[in-house]
Amino acid sequence: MARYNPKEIEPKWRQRWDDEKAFLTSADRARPKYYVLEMFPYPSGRIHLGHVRNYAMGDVIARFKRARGFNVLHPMGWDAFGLPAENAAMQTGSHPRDWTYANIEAMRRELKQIGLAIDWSREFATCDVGYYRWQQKLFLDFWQAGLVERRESYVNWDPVDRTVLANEQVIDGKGWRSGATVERKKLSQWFLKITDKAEDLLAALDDGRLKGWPDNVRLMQRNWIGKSKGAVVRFRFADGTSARANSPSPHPEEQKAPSPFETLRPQGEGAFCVSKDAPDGFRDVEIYTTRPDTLFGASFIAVAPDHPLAQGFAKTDAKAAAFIAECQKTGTSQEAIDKAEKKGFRLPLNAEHPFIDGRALPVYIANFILMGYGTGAIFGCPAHDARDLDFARKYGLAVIPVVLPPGEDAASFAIGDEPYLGPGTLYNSEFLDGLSVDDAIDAAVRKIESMGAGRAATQFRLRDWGVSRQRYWGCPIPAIHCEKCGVVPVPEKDLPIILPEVPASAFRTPGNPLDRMPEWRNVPCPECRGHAERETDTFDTFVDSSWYFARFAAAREDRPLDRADADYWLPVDQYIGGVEHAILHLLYARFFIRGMKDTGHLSVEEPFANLFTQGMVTHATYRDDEGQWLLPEDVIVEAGKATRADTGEAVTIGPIEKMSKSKKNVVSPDEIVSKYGADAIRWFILSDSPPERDVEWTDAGCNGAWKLVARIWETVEPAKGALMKAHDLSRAPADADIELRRATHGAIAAVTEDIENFRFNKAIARIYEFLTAIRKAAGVSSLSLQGASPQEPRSLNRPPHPDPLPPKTGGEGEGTWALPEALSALVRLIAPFTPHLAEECWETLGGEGLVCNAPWPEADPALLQKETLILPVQVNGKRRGEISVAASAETRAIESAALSEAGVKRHIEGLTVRKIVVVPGRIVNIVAS
RNA sequence: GCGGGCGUGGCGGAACCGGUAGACGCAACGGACUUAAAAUCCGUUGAGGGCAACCUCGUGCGGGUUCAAGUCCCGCCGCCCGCACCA
Repeated sequence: MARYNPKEIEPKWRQRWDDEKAFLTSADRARPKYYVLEMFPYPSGRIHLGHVRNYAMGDVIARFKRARGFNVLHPMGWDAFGLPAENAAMQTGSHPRDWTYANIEAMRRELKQIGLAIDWSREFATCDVGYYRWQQKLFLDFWQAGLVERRESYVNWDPVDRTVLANEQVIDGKGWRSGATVERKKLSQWFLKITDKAEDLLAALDDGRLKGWPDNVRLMQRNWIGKSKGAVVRFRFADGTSARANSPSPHPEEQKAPSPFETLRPQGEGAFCVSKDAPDGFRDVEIYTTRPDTLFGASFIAVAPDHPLAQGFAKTDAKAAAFIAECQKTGTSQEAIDKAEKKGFRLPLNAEHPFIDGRALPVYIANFILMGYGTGAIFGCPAHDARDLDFARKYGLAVIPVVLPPGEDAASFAIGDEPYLGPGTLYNSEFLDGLSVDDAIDAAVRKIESMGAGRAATQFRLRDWGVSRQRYWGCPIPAIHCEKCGVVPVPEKDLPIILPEVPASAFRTPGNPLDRMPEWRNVPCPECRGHAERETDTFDTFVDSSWYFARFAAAREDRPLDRADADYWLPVDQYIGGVEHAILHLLYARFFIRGMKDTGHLSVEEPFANLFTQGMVTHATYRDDEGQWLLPEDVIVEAGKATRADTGEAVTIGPIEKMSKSKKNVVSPDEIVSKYGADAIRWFILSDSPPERDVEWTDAGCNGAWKLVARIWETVEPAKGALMKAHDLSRAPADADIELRRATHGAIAAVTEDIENFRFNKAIARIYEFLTAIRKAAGVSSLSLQGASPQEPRSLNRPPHPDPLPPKTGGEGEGTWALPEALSALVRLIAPFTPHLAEECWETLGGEGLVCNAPWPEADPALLQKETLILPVQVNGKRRGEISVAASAETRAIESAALSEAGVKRHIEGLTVRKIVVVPGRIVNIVAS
């Protein structure tokens, strides 16, 4: 028998699939649709094993759903704009476009080797004009719908490269490439108003619209959106407080003395007190709080260094300015924030407590207040907030508990080193006394509102999405800046705004080449025809990936989407990708779909009905004595010791980590394909670990997968033509046939369920078991395999089955001879995992057509039920034997069988049986003492 | 710090809703084939004891609930992930 040779067989079948257009999506709307999609790759140059795992999973689902009769859409494309192309241009002098398209060519070739059931006719790259022109159109629509805003915001600015950096690109305050100290710079930026959709983005996480998403991703999005409910409260500034400006505020009790601001209580609506000390125009400060119930515990007010009030003081007060500058120097890294001490700068200003006449609250600029959240100002309640407590202890401010924990005594309860954050009863709080925290929050808000001092408010952590990038290699933002008319949208008839040609050398100069192209940049204003300039920013590449899945489903040359097609295919039924996209990409796409719905492009509410986040591919790391990383292919590992392949020197084996170029623990899929074939890779990468967990790539493991491929071929090959032969129906089935049929239908049921539930590792384990069952049966089955193992399989020495099922008659080997049926099922069960091997086997067996078009095997329920059960019997919870009973046996019969079992008898001798627990179909437990 | 998750053989991992712990794979060991090796095939493999039938122990640690706990509850320990001064 010829050994299975994937090098010849695999390309042959890929050619057949191409020739027969096997995976072109049909327009057949009669069948239920199924859209399976893996996150599309960035064309970095090579396919890595992480891609292989991702696409292999999607491919299993796609092939499985096809076999089950779904109209499947399984497309592929390229997330092709982005920074690496410009870096490559800088380093190698090749144009970003050339570099990108060359990479796409190379990666497409590699991907095709994996044997994916993809409709390549729908392929596109986001840098194709045919794609990004419609993105420009969508942007204009969003603009018109009020979802676009242009405003100033702070960015990380690299003064050497003259570009904006993402937070991830700032390392220790320096630009990752230039090494220059990053500046905070205020720039006019384009924003998409994702916060307009915050409520709905949040609501959908919990109302069942995303029930097919993993809990952890939903949780991460919920935290990211970060909704909190509370109140905005206005604190008026008190007059005449500057005398004590720089001394810590005394304890409130000590402040009883004739209060200068007692008389300044508002006399009615509209009466304001104007502090002499506050900068012009500041009469009060609005704070945001989630705990209005603790207002009676307030002992200070603090504002962010960026707060207009602080900035106002800084203009005239050098010390204030110095303090603010100091705060801004503190890094934004987590470590810096952890270590940063709470610091405040006392402004010459007091605020009035809205509820307590005469309580003066000192006002500080504090380094721990963020301008970007709430109003950028807080009231401090040290007794019930950790940060406020730190601050109060440092500056000697009052700590007034107002929530009494259950079971504590009001007279003795005191705050120590920890604030009290839990539930309890309000006290020290006048009209709130005796209320629970929740009731007090409501009561306080009502009071504030009735006083006109504030209002209930909801806050989100989510910020609007800044989409401007000062980059060449991205989708141009279709806007024009006119001196007279301001910012004007590009008229739709002028789309697309095509990226202009630039020489590759342009990328050696820092900054955006588009800024240096007056011939492209200067245009007449679409409104006044006067002088105007194009926007030179391009879109964040996350915009490109926010709607590509819709374009796959419904591309048209003359519009972004065909609505009917989009509504048919969307949402994506199964989306698969890395958990690293749990927030940004998945949130942006959810927002984009909402915007597209608002602007009439489609009707769905959510882009991805089911989401699966797969684990990474890891590998051991290797270093030589000098600490240099070594590629796995340059290392020989034997008996746990590693040596260099070339010199034989010892190599240190490091921890198992995610494959990365920097640590060189990468294995090239290309090489493995040529060594073992695509099927073996696909099999191995899905076999060892559950899909959501990391999988360690090992050569031995892949070799094991290769052995399986060969073993399946050796099992199938001798049964050549088995699906075409007529069977002798007159012969009674052997017991082995019955057993094999049970194994077959058990395997069908189990594998089906496991694939359905994304448990590929278990499905594969079941296939191994099934294969073993076939190989054992093959030796004695009525249709015996030539060349199969000559030994008498041991499992067949079992006692005959008490009640064998009668053989069924009818089509395709079913019921007559167990082996052809088993082989037919086996080949179809492996087809999603090892599609090339399955085709070869299918053809050999004489199956009709291509196996990728064959229907999924159906399990016969009658064969899944057993007539005889083997029940373990426990005595006092310990297993002492097992009994064989008919499935229909009554409890009493089971009990007596259990009691007479030899091992059981031995263990209950001399004891009294107190109770017998019979769990039908499971176990018997005899309680004796 | 806050939120979430996870701890099972030498390794990756199975174990449905509380019901025979360790499926399946890898590695290791023994055997067959071979001049030999590779490949392949057969077998063994949680720990300890026993010639054996079998017995004892065993799912991070300590308690608890239950006829029965890897699974449920309480308290620890360890690891991983996400967020991070969000008022």
